[in-house]
Amino acid sequence: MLMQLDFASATPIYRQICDQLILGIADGRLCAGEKLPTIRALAVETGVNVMTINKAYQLLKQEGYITADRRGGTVVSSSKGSVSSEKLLGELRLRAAAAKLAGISGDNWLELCGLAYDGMIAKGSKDDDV
Amino acid sequence: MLMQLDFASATPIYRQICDQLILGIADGRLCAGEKLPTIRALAVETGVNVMTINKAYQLLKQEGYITADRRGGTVVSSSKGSVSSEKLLGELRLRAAAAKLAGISGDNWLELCGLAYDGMIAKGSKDDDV
Amino acid sequence: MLMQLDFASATPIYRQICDQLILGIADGRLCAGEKLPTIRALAVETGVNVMTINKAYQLLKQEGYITADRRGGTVVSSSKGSVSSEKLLGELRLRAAAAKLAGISGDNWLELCGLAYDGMIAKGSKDDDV
Amino acid sequence: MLMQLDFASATPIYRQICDQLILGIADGRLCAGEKLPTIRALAVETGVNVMTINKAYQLLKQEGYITADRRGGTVVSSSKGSVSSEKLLGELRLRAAAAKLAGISGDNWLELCGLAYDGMIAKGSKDDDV
DNA sequence: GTGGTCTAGACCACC
DNA sequence: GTGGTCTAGACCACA
Repeated sequence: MLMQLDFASATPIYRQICDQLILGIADGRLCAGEKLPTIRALAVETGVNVMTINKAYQLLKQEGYITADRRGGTVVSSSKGSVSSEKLLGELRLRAAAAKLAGISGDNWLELCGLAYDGMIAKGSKDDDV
Repeated sequence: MLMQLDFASATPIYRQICDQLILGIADGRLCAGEKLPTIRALAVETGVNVMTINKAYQLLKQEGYITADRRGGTVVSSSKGSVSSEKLLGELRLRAAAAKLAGISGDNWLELCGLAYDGMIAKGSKDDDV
Repeated sequence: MLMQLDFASATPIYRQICDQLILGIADGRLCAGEKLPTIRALAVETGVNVMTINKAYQLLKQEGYITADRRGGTVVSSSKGSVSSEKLLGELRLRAAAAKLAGISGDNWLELCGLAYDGMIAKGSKDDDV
Repeated sequence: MLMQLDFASATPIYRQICDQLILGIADGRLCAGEKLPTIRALAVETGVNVMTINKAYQLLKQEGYITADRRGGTVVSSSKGSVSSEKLLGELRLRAAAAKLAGISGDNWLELCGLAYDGMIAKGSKDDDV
């Protein structure tokens, strides 16, 4: 699984790494129980400092997406994530407001939302690089 | 319109102000052409530094949500916002992934999205008392 | 409030800082809403790297003991901590077992426990350095 | 006696093994003179590296909880443990502080402490059936 | 001036 | 070899 990082972006690198991994898990490229690259390996692969990768892993662990196995390595957690519907709704409200003010209709909005969710299922079902 | 700021939040204050105003415009509490409070007034009301309010207004102007009135005030813009569908989709994808991993089904996801959008429509329809 | 750190200890420095601050809050030397020293100030005062202090503060924030105020500084949180009775009980069981095997009777054990809890009240009531 | 290990826990595996064995001795599941499983057997049973089990046994020996039997095995020691009241008090103070900040009253605290100790006494008193 | 982020390089505990 | 911890020094976003 390759990682696309934008070093010029305003969102911090560790956050980008988290996001990419969460997306990877959600769309099936990373399966529960699968071993993640070691922080050092990912560090050299991405050209990012070890500490930064470490912070990303730490955050993912804390949010329940991955689990550190003391016998070595880090694996994709099999338990569910911990995002609350309320937090999600709050974030969606902001995007919905921006969408509405940009002239996007309710139907178009829902279409976008469906695409965002289903896009992963589609990817997960084509097992070209799994 | 009162402003609810969370000084302990991870999102910067100026961003919170932007978000609240955008939400206010989207759900009809603020109408096109309506005059916004002066920077100083808002600063006093919220207990926030003038520079911070200024930055928020600057950002909103830049994004096209508000415009400087020639008489010195600031008013809600009547033109459309400028969010691209691509950027929106990218942000939605992250939330959709988190939702999916939290065990939220596709239907529940769309329900949430609809709620986020329609909450405003509903409010927007009762703009007769403004 | 002075900080006593043992650089030779097995428990990491950031954890020692957390512990000392929690003790300080619990026994009243630090009051809710009181401003904590900046991470840099504490860093020079203790001779510890900024990142280490930062990690300690981060952990305390996460556990709900302190709150970062975006307007500058970090303050003692007024809300309650988040330790569960279960976790506490698990930790106590280990100590109770060790105590029992060291020949400490049930009465002596409870005496120790009471001392550990009430010692803070006693300190809090003598306002020599508050 | 089965061993419950949490490979995702922050406490190292060898420490978990120590703790479980100490608990087992304190609450009477393991009696003085009883033979412990061999390092290799325990390693197979728990799926843990032999070196790790070895380290745990080494530590327990050093703390006086178990002793090497001259015939090559390892047995539960009949002598007392070596925890000092001071060390214990220091550890209890931290937990008491956390408990207090979590809103646990002094009475509840002592109740918890009693529960942690008595849970073993109850079990320990039925050592007549060994 | 405050905390947030990142780097390069190092040592150690654990397995 | 793996993650955990620490350091010294730097830049930036925020207020």
